Amino acid sequence: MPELPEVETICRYLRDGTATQPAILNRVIFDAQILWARSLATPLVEEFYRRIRGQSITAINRRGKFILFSLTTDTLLIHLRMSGDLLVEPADLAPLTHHRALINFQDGMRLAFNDPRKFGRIWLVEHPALVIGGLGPEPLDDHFTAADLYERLRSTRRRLKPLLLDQSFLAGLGNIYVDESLHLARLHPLEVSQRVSLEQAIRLWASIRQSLNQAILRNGASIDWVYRGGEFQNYFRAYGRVGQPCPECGTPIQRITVGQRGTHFCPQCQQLMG
DNA sequence: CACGAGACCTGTTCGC
DNA sequence: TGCGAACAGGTCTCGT
Repeated sequence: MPELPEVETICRYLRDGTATQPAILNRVIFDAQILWARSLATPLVEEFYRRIRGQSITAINRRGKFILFSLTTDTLLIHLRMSGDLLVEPADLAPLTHHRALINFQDGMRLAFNDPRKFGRIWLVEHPALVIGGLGPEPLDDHFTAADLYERLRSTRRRLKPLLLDQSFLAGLGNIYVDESLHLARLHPLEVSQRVSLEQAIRLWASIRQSLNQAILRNGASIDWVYRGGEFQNYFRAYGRVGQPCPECGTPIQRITVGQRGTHFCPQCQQLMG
C-alpha cells in the first residue's frame, strides 16, 4: 500500500493510537515470531529473537518509506513495500493468514506485520544508516529547497518518472505521488530532467510538497482491497483516472507504461518540450 | 550511464 | 460460470 503519506499515517497511528488500536510507544518487547523467513532481512532469526527481547520502543519515526522504531539499544526498521501493513492487536489472537511477523509486548498486546505479497522487509540493526544511508532528501523537510531539486535535476539526464521513483534521488515518492506531482506541475513523465527549467523545477518542488501534504491531511490513499481509512484516493488528479477528464482542461487522462509502471498523465497539460 | 526485463509474491479484476 | 491474462501503492539484479 504505502508511499510516504501512507507510511506517515501508519507511523502516527502507531505513535499516537487510534479509536481502535492503542499507541505502542514505550511498550516493552516480550518476544517475537517470524512467520515468513524472508520477511526478516537481518540479522539471522535466532539473533533477532535474542536481541529484540526486553527492549522497549522509545520513538517511532519515518524516513522515506521506512518506519523506524528506536529501541533501547537497536533500531527496528520496517519497509511495507507493496502490500505490507502494521496492526496493533491482542497477542493471544490466532495469527491472520497474511501475518508475517509478530512483536509481542509484555502487556499482552502485539505489533503484527501483515503482508499478503511478502515483499516487505524487517531489519534490526545497531546503526540505521546501514539500511537508509542511501536515501535521497526528505521532500517535506525544510532543508529540501526548490534550488536543491533544480540542482539535482540538472545533474542527470534521466526521465522524470523513473527519476522521481528512485529513492536515492528523492525519498518517499511512489507511483501514485509521482503521477500526481507531475500532473500538478504540468510536466510530462518522459521529460528529460536536464531540460527542466528553474521555473519548472520550482513548480515541481511545490507540486510534490502539495501532493504529499494534501495526502497526509487525508490520512493517505486507500485503494483496492487495502483500506485504512485514508481518503486521498477521492482527490486523485491523474493516477488511476484513464479516460476520465483532466481536472484542469477536460482532456481524457492517458495511461502509458514507463519502466514497467502504469503512468497516468494529461496529454494536453503535460507535453514534452520540443 | 540509462533503460528494459525478470525476480520476488498473492490476490483481484477484466476479457473472452 | 470458468479460466487465463493483466494488473497492483516497491525494489533489487542483471544484461545491453
